[in-house]
Amino acid sequence: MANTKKRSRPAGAHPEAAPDTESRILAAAREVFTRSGTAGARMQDIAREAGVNQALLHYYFRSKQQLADRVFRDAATTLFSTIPRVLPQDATLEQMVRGFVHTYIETMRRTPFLPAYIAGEAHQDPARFVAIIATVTGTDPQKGWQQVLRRFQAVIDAQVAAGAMRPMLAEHLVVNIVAMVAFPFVARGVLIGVHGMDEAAYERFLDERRDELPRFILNALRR
Amino acid sequence: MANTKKRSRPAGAHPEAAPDTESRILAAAREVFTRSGTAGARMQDIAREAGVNQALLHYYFRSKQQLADRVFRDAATTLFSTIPRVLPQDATLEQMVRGFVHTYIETMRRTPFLPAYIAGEAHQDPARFVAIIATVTGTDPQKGWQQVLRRFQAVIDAQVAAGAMRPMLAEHLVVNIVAMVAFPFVARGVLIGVHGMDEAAYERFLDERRDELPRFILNALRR
DNA sequence: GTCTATACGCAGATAGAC
DNA sequence: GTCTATCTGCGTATAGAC
Repeated sequence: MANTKKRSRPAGAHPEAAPDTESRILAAAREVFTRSGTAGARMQDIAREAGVNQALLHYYFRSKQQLADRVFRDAATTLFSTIPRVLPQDATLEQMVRGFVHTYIETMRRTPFLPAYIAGEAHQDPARFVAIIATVTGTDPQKGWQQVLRRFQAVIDAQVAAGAMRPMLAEHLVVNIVAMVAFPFVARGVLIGVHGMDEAAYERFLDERRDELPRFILNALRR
Repeated sequence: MANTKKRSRPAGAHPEAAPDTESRILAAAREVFTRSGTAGARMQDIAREAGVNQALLHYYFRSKQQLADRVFRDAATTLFSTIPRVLPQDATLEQMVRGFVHTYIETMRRTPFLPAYIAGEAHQDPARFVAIIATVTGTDPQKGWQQVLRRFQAVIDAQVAAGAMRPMLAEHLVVNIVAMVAFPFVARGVLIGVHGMDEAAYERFLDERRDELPRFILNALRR
């Protein structure tokens, strides 16, 4: 714990060069942990995926726990930092909804296991989740979340004042939007299984939702 | 595998009597598996929770895998059999939506870990999920799902013909509804952590949603 | 920095007494 | 049916050569 020794790096001379060992291990760990979860992941699988020996994992990250925490922290940062990014300062409610849905679906379909991984880890150890996201400086998820809520609430209130929509708490609107966008990813396994989908059908399903969801949401908000 | 020997039971004489050992083990297993997931669960924890020795778990269920499969199968059956139950044969779209939302939230808040557990297991091993739900006879989830879709589509089409709503695929409507209802449970850990909620606040949040969601959904469906 | 070999502990599973 | 004691294997972690 107290030991966080820094190793000398091979001088980041070539920013475009092939990823170094530590990066390859991290990428492999991301892959395996997001697929199997922390408890189900095996260090040997990560080593094989990275093309190195298992001992190297401990050389770079000391323990499975520390490696897992690192991956989890990175993943949480990625997932939550996406939200504020799609909300430009002077957007209308319609623009916010369309931007949110589109960006999120397109971002997540590139790493479709991420939402389920985060949800699973947060479920199995809520305290660890809270503790780890607390260490994320700069883009603190909790602060970012509050910021998103205030932004939405301001736009909602303006719309209500203009008689264009009914009053609504931003908490529920945002959770509704996130739920409809994220659910097909978080419950991907269930959906594919119950629906009898293959990969291609799942992708088409996502395409449909990317177009359908903004309609559905904006319609729900009309006065 | 081939060995599924039946043991003689202490004669189910007293249906109201204290649960027998097998039931207590099963209840404990449900508790531990839904909290920690199959990979994270420990047989010792289940034994302690059930107040018996670890060897008894193997006596009754032979292996962790078989016990886990049993718990998973029961949980999936519970979760999915709830859907058709809340959809009476001659209900209107409004009744279906209201009934669905209300029943689901009230059912799930009694076993709030169930949705996240199912989603997590299905995510980590989709093939196992498909295989296990395939063994569920009678209330086969896949058949039940198709049935729900047809029911919704029929009512939607009627509403569209009457000029009361715009055309929409039942797949997306049902996924939207399930998403908004289930998401606070599946992503419970994330939500509580990011939102900074305690248990009581989470319960109030659910209460609000139980009232808010039908409004939101029915509004979204208007022409 | 990277490898092979190995130590070590934990958790699942079995044997066998009662 | 239920227990205690024990075996076994797997997965993490370390030692130490190169």
